Amino acid sequence: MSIITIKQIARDLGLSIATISKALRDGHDIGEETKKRVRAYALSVNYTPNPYASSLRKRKSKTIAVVLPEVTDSFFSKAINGIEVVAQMKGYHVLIYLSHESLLREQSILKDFQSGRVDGVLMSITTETECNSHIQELHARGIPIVFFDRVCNEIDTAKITTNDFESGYAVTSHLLESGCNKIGFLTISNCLPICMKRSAGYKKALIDHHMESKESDMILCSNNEEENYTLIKKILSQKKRPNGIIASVEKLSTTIYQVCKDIGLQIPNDIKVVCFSNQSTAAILNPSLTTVTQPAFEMGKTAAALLFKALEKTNLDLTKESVIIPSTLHIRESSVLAGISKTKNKLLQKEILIS
Amino acid sequence: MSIITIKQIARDLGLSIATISKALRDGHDIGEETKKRVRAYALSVNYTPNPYASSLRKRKSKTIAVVLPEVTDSFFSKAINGIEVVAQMKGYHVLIYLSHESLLREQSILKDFQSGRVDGVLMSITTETECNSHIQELHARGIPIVFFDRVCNEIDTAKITTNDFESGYAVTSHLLESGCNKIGFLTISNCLPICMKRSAGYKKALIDHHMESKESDMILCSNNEEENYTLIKKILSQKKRPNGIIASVEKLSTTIYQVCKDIGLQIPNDIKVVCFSNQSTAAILNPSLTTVTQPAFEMGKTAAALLFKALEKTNLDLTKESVIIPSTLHIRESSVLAGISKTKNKLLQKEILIS
DNA sequence: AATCTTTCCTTAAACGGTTAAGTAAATAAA
DNA sequence: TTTATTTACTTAACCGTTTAAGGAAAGATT
Repeated sequence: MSIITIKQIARDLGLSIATISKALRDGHDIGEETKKRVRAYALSVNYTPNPYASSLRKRKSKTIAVVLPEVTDSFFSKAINGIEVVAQMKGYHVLIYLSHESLLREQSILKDFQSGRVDGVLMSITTETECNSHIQELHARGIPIVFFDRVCNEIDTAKITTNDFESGYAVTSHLLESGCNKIGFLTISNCLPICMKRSAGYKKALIDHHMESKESDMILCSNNEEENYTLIKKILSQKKRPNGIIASVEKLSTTIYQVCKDIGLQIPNDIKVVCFSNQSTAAILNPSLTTVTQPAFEMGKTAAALLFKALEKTNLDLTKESVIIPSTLHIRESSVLAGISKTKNKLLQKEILIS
Repeated sequence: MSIITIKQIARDLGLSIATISKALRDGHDIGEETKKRVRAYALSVNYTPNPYASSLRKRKSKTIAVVLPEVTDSFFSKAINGIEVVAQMKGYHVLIYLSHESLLREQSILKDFQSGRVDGVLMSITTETECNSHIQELHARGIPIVFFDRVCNEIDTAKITTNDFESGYAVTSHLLESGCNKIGFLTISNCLPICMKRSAGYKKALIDHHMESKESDMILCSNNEEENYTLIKKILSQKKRPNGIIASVEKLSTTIYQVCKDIGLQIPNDIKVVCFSNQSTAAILNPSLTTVTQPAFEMGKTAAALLFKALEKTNLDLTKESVIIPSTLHIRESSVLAGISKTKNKLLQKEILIS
């Protein structure tokens, strides 16, 4: 069976191509009888319109792009889920692109979008994205862009984030109140707004608690797991090592636990650990890990919903549509005052919506 | 600046549309001088060909679809990574669709592909996919399909799997050798080949070790976390509860640990636990979790590479191209003989390639 | 009876590329 | 010199839709 087109249906039913097209799209100037006949026939021959012909003509692709640094951690997995749910509901298609934390790839990915391949873009930038002319250029072409999580401040459009500053503040305060007096802050970038906000919250909390905020306590990690292991091991092996540590990205938690195991540091007695993470296993780690959980699914959903809103009404000003969805602090054993971790275990499963 | 097309370039350079098209694609019957001029100009005006016009004419979309049940666990995240890496290298685009374990959605997703939206499909079927006419129909249209992980046996095409039978066998043997004599096997489907193979390996191992394989030890879990919690709790609270448990899907590990914690079962002393999982946190769980790790990234990569091979040479017979990539058994504390777990900890980090 | 509407359908021109077929000029072969 | 070949381009059809514009027939209005 060859591919069935509108032209074929027209021939078969003795009607014109235009009539078929309009009948299928419920055009106003087609008789009810004809509509029924056409639709019934189209169904019977299993007609599926060619999306590319339609996209070409309408200059709309019904497709969005999602550009992510990676999809290894659970944040982006969940975000994709949220995006996909909304897209499927709206009848949109989702192209996925990974920049693998490389600015070069991000640039070439966005360059391709100039072609009109997608109607809109959802993105989270790489750690390398300091120069943003490629994004600016796409934006200038009028393609709606919604950032989520890792936003680019220089582009004037909607940004879906969580309350990173407050989260950094909350988690630091929590560690201070749990008795830490030297807290290391692990980050992966000095430029990403998300990292800057979290560390700003951290610094503010230190100041508010009359503590000194030392630059040497800010530790810049890389994308290389072994390097990170070595670095963290070095930090935690110092005489004046931190007794509290904040990992601002998920993947570092495994490394920290591994280092502590290997050099014999007891969590939380010797060192307290908290992590920005969406891992479902946090609760069953040894010891269970205190986390700041981002609303990943919600953020993806919100970002997608907003993008579609922008695609549907062209006059929407995305600039004014940014959303901040609060994170949750899950206090568990890894950050708890010495002594009570085992006994008061149950009580410690505190869940606090950060505000 | 309006959108720049081949037509515009032709006008600007005083050449015909055909010349521009052929010059840009390095056609053989265009003069070197002209090619240079055209390419230089195209670059200078930042020309990007309209992919939909090209797709329409060439009847090729340079796009593949990835259809997954979900993207919550690390298996599919890593698989996507593998797929995307190959696709990006080959200049293909990746549409992602989630069936959310619903046959209905899977059907409607595949139905859309009849339109020629994608050149090929990579898929992992839902737990509900027993009827497969929708896949058959797509396959009959000549769209290459490569299954990975959750394959559909009835469709005669390439399947990228891991050695599920051997993995089930290996992990069961391991538990038996660690002293278990009643092993529960948690599964999510009685139909999915992947589940059947793993459980077949489990049963074979029991028989080879002269043990009885009881149907009551096969536990069918659902997609609902709370239901699973209740079910597993019930099983583990019985008087004649298992002293070994195999979770054939990743997400169940958290539930099992939670149940054990809640009803006071000590892993591995009271019960030994192993899980088919790619979680990076397995090593730092409490206790560290013995896992069968699937080569997720590799599987994604291989599946994608194979699909592109099929797309490039039309005469390739996908039927003969299935690949089995072995899993790895990581033996950790959760499945270890009583007593030695803490002391011989280091030695226990055994990693065995299953063959 | 003549004109105006309305209804329902058709014609044909897009959309932006690709490509088979044709052609004019320059070069080579007879 | 005539004919064949090569080179470098153009013309025009085509991919499958959408849609503005037009038109014939029937019914309504004057």
